[in-house]
Amino acid sequence: MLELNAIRAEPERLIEGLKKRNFQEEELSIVNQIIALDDQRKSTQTDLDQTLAERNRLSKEIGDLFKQNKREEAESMRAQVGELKEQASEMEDQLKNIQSELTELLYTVPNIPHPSVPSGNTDDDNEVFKAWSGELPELGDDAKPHWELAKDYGIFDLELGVKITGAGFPVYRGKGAKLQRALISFFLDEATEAGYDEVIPPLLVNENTARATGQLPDKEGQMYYVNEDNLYLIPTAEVPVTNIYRDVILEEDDFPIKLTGYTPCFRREAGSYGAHVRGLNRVHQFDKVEIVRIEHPDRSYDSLMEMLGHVERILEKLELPYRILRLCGGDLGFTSALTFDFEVYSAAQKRWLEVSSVSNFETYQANRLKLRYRSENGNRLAHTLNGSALALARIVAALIENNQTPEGIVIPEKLRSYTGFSVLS
RNA sequence: GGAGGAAUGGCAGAGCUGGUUUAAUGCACCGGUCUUGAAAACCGGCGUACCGAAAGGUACCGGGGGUUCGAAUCCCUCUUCCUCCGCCA
Repeated sequence: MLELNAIRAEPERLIEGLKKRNFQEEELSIVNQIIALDDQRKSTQTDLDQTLAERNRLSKEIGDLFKQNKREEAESMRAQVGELKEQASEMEDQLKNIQSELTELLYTVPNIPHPSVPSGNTDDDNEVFKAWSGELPELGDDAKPHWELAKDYGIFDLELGVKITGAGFPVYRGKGAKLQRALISFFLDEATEAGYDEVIPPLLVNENTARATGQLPDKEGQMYYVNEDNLYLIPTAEVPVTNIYRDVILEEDDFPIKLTGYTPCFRREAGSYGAHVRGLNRVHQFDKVEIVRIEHPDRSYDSLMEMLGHVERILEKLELPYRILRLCGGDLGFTSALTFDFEVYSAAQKRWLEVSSVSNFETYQANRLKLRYRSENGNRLAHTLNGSALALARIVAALIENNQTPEGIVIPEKLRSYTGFSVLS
């Protein structure tokens, strides 16, 4: 969530940001509501502190009187303190109410978009930041979409997944499973070479963790929930990995912190069915290698560009046509200030598939995480960033469609040492 | 799953028969003196959040609640860790 002090310092900046996210005029009053409520918080806090200070002072006196055996004087002061106590507990309740109301309001405020974020409502309004400069592969009319190829070559089986679990849980088999494992290793090695430390995090997280990175309360319905233990299945490694740094105060020379992690990701994707989600285009469980960075605020946007370069290199090694989009205000994630999406061209489906999303959250997550660093001007919030590098399922979809030949699916050069075969047949 | 013990500031570790503790002491860390330099020694500093221009105040001793004029200290509850037993890769 946004910092109160930042909202107070530049309310116009927040209002401009909300407009870019297509907030209606009447919804903008939330900014003034927050500031007014915070004023209330401050004055209540001050009153309470003064009352408690008085109570502490009197209590100390009573203690002294008891020691001097002046019982009667002590007794009369007791009554006084009793009154203060009542006042204090009233103020405490009031403060609690104000605070929870304030937090609730703050939870409804999204991050302020970066100045470069274009305005717009839908993904049609996203800006093409980097277009594909080469030619798009033409496969001809007998080209098969990946779900048909999967059947021909036994790469994955969605019907089998239905039997075991339900729709959207693919079972990868044989060389398909091997390809999956090869891609994971390849992505992890790329990240490690680029200086990211590998972690294997838990796949289930508690409420505090999900709240700190912003999945709760915003995306509650997106996560699978284990009721008996009050745990959530992770929708991305971002959640457990970023939370490694919850409640941490860093030194300035700890930056940059670079982490990578492979995890399966679980997403309910409730209500999304139809032709455009066929095959691996949208599934409930998929594998992903994530990169996470924690940065000094002055350097976070340089970091973001570096992460873009990292993803580009991987896609180039995989020989996949890709383009980069800068998300518009309407498409931008709730917690993000600036997001670039990577799309690869899936030549049989003749459409672009999103395979990576690279974002700078600035201090939005750090505020909930209480992730700070010591600076000369006191402790300040760090910036958090993350990106997929990469999400597997759709990469596999594009890879097998684009590389289909009558002899089988040709594995890109750079991947062959990982798969152990050059043609999937 | 059963029984017992524990949880204190970056770490170690007192306090736990309630009132000079707004948490001793040591180590680590930062600044200074000394030194050609370093070490040692000595001096000083050294948690987080909120309110306040500042002085200062308030809260926090695993989380929540309670008793009391007053709680790190007493009571209840939850969580986590350790030891033993059981079960099981």
